[in-house]
Amino acid sequence: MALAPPSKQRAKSQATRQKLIDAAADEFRTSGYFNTDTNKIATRAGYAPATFYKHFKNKLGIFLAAYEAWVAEEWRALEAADEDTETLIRTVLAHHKKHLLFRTDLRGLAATEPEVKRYQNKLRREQVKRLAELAPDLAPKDDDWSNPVFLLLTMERVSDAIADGSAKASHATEAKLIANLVELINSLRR
Amino acid sequence: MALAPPSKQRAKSQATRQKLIDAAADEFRTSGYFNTDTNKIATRAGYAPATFYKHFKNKLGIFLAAYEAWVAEEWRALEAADEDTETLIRTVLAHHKKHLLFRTDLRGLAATEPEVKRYQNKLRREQVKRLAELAPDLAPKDDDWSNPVFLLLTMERVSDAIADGSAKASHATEAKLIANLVELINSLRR
Amino acid sequence: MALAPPSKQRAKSQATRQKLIDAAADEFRTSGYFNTDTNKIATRAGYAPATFYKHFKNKLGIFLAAYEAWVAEEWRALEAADEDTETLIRTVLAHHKKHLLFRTDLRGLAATEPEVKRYQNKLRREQVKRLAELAPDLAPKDDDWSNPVFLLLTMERVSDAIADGSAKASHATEAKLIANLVELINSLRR
Amino acid sequence: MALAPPSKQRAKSQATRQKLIDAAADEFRTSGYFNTDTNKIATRAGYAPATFYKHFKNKLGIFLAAYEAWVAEEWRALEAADEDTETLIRTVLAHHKKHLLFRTDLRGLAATEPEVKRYQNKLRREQVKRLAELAPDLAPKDDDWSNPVFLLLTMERVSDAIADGSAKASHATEAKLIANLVELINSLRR
DNA sequence: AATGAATGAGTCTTCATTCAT
DNA sequence: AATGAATGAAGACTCATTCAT
Repeated sequence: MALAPPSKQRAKSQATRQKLIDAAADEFRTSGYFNTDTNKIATRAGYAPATFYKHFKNKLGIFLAAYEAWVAEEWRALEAADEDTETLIRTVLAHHKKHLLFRTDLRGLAATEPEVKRYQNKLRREQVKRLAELAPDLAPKDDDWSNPVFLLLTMERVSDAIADGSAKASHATEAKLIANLVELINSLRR
Repeated sequence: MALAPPSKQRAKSQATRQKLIDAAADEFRTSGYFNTDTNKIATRAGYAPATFYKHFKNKLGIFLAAYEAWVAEEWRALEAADEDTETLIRTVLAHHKKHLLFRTDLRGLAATEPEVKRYQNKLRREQVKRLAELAPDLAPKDDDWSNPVFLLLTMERVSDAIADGSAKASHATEAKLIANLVELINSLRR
Repeated sequence: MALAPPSKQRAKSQATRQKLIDAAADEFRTSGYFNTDTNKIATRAGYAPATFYKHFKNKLGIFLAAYEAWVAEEWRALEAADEDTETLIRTVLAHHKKHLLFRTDLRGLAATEPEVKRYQNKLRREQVKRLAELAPDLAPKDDDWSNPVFLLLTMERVSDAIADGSAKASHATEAKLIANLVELINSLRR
Repeated sequence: MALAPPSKQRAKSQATRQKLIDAAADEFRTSGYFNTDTNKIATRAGYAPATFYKHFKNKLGIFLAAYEAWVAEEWRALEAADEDTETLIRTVLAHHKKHLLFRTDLRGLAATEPEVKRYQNKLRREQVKRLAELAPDLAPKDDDWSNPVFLLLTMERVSDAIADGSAKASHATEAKLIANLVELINSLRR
């Protein structure tokens, strides 16, 4: 009969898990999911390859965990910045800039891996709700969340385009794009 | 110095190249770039693995060619559908729906492969111009293309979200999202 | 931080490495570097292809390791045979005879791979020093090692020519060539 | 019944053959046999890959042809330089310097390809004879060519070592090595 | 005589993952 | 809990060579 592990071991295990996630997040963010290998993640975190598999089912597993942490971080940042519309937009933008490659992989994996997709949908729902809380006049009517969703998608896409330089390459300016976003928000608030 | 090859041979070579591109596009669209291997592309097109490399420098090379064909196809569709705003939006949507996975790979590769990025920027510039031609009141002032770019990005992102089901999963409706797009277009036309 | 591995595991790893080197040396010696592939080396040593790359960076890496072993073997043989000049020559000759193909590859690789060249130069310096120790009257004056180098080169070349049969094909006899070498040594000892 | 080809065609064919050899020799000399591919040779000479195989059985075939040309060139150079011993040595040295990589490949191929070996032996015999003609007091007695062979081997090896930089790397000087060669020649002339 | 198209058979190398300790 | 050793299963890319024209 296996006893519950003493809390000390459990704590240690949690710490290891966290170190692995941190290492993975960093690798994913800078090299991308497909250019990262699990052996490298483990080594970078200070462990042997096999240790990785004691804590995560597979590479996708740690990606999901990193994703979760990523969302939590974004929320924390947003809550700290709910003053006015533009600050909020800039906060999102900064976050996207930092995690551009990660977000790209996320979309890529969502297209292939149902598990990622499910998780992504779940998180997006929560995100939309939060957005609606931050700007209550965006709240849905009759459970039709189209407006906040539309806004969220646009913010995401514009942020990405600014972050990856393609906006500039198309002769669009950051200032004007943000102005457009603000205008959009205002128009959606009836 | 080799003479210009007889046109018959040249035609054959072109046909082979096209068959390879078609096979690759199909594979990319249904299995994704990273799950497709060059040997399979060649085989599927009816050739030996080595033949692939007579026509393309590497896997990325054929991706670029497929991308080019993809854009051409979209333009053809758009030109045939320039009647009214909504038809246009629906055309883009249909196109994105069909090539969802391809577009995802495109973004992923753009983040890692400078060559893809360059090509993407170039094509986007042309796309923005075309858009401005279709809706002349979107034309830029002072070479600031922010408005058409903003529109294009939003259309892209919303189309993708509808196509991949995440819009629906977030309780947004296709009809309302399209309505939002139409509204956005109208608001951008000053 | 990973602890130092238990010595048992370390020993096992060393054994694997050694088995790979032995297999490679044998393949190189009998089939030549360019006709040997890493998968075959691994299989021959009783391992899977991937195991090879846990122990060596690439094919060149194991060649260098085999080279090192080869030199060590020659030195051991020479030390056991430092009685008189002719025995020494015959020892070198026997060694070259056995490793003819290996030596040829070595020269070929030295011409193309800077890493091999560097290593070769380093080992040759040590070899020359050893030779000067064995025959102290060959010691250099004013750091000019031309005499022992000249001797070493000649010994090498003549040994190779005897070993590969080209001496005989040119109607030279082994006995006379060795006599010439002995004479050369005597003349270099002033 | 195939007629003998008109001499015009034959001349053209010869010219093509020569262009191929020149291109191959250049590639072999600068990139080495194993880094040269027949398609590149043909292209460099201004022909299509298949043309290569109209003129040579295979890659080895053109190597042999290039080897033949190489020997002829060396002989021409030596005949022009038969004045004194040192000039002769320096001529050999210069030739080896230029064709270092080629010579290395030659030895490598001789170890694997019997055809190369046979050819090499045949040419060396002639070379030894010529050497004996240039320095009649080196002439063999009783068909024992050991002396000129010994000299030739030593000259070759020392030349190579000077040419590839390994002599210098071993702290031997070119001047002293050449002096040693001259001395050796004098000692062999009884 | 020359060639463009095509290829069979490799060959190196990678990486997520497992297992005995 | 952690790990060192090992691997199965690919997958991108190369090259000497042939054949129909």
